[in-house]
Amino acid sequence: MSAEIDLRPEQIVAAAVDILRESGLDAVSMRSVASRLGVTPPPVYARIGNKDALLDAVADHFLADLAPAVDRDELWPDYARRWTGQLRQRLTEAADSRLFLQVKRPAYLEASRPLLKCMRRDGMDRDRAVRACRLLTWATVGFVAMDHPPLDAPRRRNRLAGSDPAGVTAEEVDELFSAHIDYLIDGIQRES
Amino acid sequence: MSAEIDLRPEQIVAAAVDILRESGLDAVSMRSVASRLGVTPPPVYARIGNKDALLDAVADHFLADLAPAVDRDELWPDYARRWTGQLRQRLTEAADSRLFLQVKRPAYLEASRPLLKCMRRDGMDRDRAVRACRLLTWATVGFVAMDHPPLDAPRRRNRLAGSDPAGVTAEEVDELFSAHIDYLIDGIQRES
DNA sequence: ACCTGAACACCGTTCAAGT
DNA sequence: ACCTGAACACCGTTCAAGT
Repeated sequence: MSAEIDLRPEQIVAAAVDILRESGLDAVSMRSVASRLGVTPPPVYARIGNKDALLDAVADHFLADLAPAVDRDELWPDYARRWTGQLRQRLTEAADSRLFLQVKRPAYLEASRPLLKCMRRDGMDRDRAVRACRLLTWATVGFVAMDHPPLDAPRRRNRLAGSDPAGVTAEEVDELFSAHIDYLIDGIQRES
Repeated sequence: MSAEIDLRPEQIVAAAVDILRESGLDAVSMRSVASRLGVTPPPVYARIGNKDALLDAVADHFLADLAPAVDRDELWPDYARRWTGQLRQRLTEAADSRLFLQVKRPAYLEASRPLLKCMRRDGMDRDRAVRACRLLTWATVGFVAMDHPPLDAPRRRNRLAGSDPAGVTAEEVDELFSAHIDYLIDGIQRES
């Protein structure tokens, strides 16, 4: 009689995501994930490899199917605003910058492909489009990293919901992000 | 006979910085720092508090005396380019984004005061200047965080010196940073 | 073949015991 | 008063042992 358990990699990632949502990234350990699945660590290692690989998979989970569809008569600047907004939302959901700074660059590259295609369609040459995507992606990830420092779960301070100790309100942050992206788009357009 | 040891907080921070430079942020532990100072952990706790406080102090170390002097007839856009360049250099020295994303915002606010003053001197109104500083600071920190992900020391991959696996060379990164900052400066100027 | 239990070498942090 | 040694509750990871 085999004691084998139906333990697919997606279930492991899902368990990690659940723990992340409930208790923060610091609560995600090989042991806590295994335990949530009713298993000891070795079976998890057999499926996922190690903790880095698990966190990569969790990050990929948040970036999956990120890009919205391009509207037929939508120019790239408008699409870029929607795309970066979407990326920002996904990263914000992950709620811990350590997770998505550690994600390998190829994942962002993959996610930015529709944006690149939209720029090419509007006549931007390949090098410029690649550079523009890089600029917008880095700016968005960097911005969210700054906006959601990794001091949430472990060192919970006086972070009252809605009021920020540093004196920056959520509206100001939204406005800052929009302005940031608009300035970049303006600059990219002006160079073409 | 007292076994008391001359152990000042600055020495503790210096030891942590040394370990960070030599072996990366993951090698900085309360135990490794204590051990380098020839001491057990409790005396370190007595001086510094805990690990978060130690890392805050290490981050402050890298941001200390950051702002270059403002030249007499230098307009704020030029100074902003120098200031963000300096900030980028300091953050790059720290070499691990986890360190400076975790630094409390007041440290950046302090560092940006000369930039704010320079903008005010050039006639920008207070709200605009505060917003512009925030934009430039966040963009710089975010950019460096993206450029130096925390996968250096622990998970050392095939990161050949000079050649980047993601296909972005150091020159391209420099150019990307300059362009990013220039676009922001242009945008800020255009709104005034 | 695949899981469990236990181990190894680490953490951050605290505390009784020594001097 | 202040340091040491040891402990507690965790890590990531591996491996012999069981079934």
